[in-house]
Amino acid sequence: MYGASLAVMLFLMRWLEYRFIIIDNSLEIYIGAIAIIFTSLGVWLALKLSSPKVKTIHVEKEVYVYSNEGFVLDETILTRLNISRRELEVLQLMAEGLSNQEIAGRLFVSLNTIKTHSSNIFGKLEVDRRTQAVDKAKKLNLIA
Amino acid sequence: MYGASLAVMLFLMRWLEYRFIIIDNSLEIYIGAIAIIFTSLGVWLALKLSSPKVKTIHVEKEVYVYSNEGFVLDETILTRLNISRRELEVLQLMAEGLSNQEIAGRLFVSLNTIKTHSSNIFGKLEVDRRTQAVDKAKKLNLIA
DNA sequence: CGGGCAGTCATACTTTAGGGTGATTTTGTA
DNA sequence: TACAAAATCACCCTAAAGTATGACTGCCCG
Repeated sequence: MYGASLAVMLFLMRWLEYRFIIIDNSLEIYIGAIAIIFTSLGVWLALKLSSPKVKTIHVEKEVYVYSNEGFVLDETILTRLNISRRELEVLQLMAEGLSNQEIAGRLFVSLNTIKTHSSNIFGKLEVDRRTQAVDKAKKLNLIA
Repeated sequence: MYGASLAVMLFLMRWLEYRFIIIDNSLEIYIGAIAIIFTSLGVWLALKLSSPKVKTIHVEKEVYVYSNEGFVLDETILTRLNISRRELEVLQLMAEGLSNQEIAGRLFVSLNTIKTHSSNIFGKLEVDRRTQAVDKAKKLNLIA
């Protein structure tokens, strides 16, 4: 393709040169033609050979993680807040909506024990109610 | 800028023409120079004036959304369970751990009103406690 | 081996939540 | 406009939750 174009170009130049010899004083026309042709060549070359700008668009595909999937306990915060294993258990059951009585039954301990645990949990999480505790614990990655 | 370039170009051409007259048989050199200059001009013009080629590459990037981000309310379930807007509001505040008294203050209504709403919510969600309501509402995509 | 911690339990008390019932007012819509 | 749903509020009562305090028991660790 390029070779053919160059051949045509050379032929044109020869032809123009010939015209220049025949018709005197047409040097300006000849130069003008050359200028136009090579300007065109330049434009064509530039458009053809210039490397395209690569624009990379990152399309964010949202992957919904439904809390429990891929959940990992943040042991760091657990130790920092000084929350014990038992307290975490109570917290988990709390998050499931169980009452203190139900939690007591589930863990085979008395209601009072769960109440004590609850109070300790609220103190450590710096909250006042179980609903706040659950909310905060989820945000801190303590429970799923 | 363009004007100055053209002036320089014309001057060069004149000079080359003069050289052509002095040194005989240098027409080829003259033509060659013209060709090179105008090819360059063409390239320059093309690069300068053409709209930049943009090759767009779409890359899908998985973004993990942790439940609340990118949350969309499931209106279907909302209507199916016949839960009103106001009840949803109460539910949302409940999920933040607010007490009925605090919710009442936030919504500028009485405590009794919130109690009524709460009861209705529990009935519609088929639960007995606020903690369960929050848990279920989150699973049903009613709240973030 | 004794102190500290986690876990357990209790009692007493206050606060909040929840159930039931009834009633009034807004509001959207046929 | 008239009707139904939604929203509002009240009262009474019970259940659950939360606070405070004290006590007992294993268990680990310096």
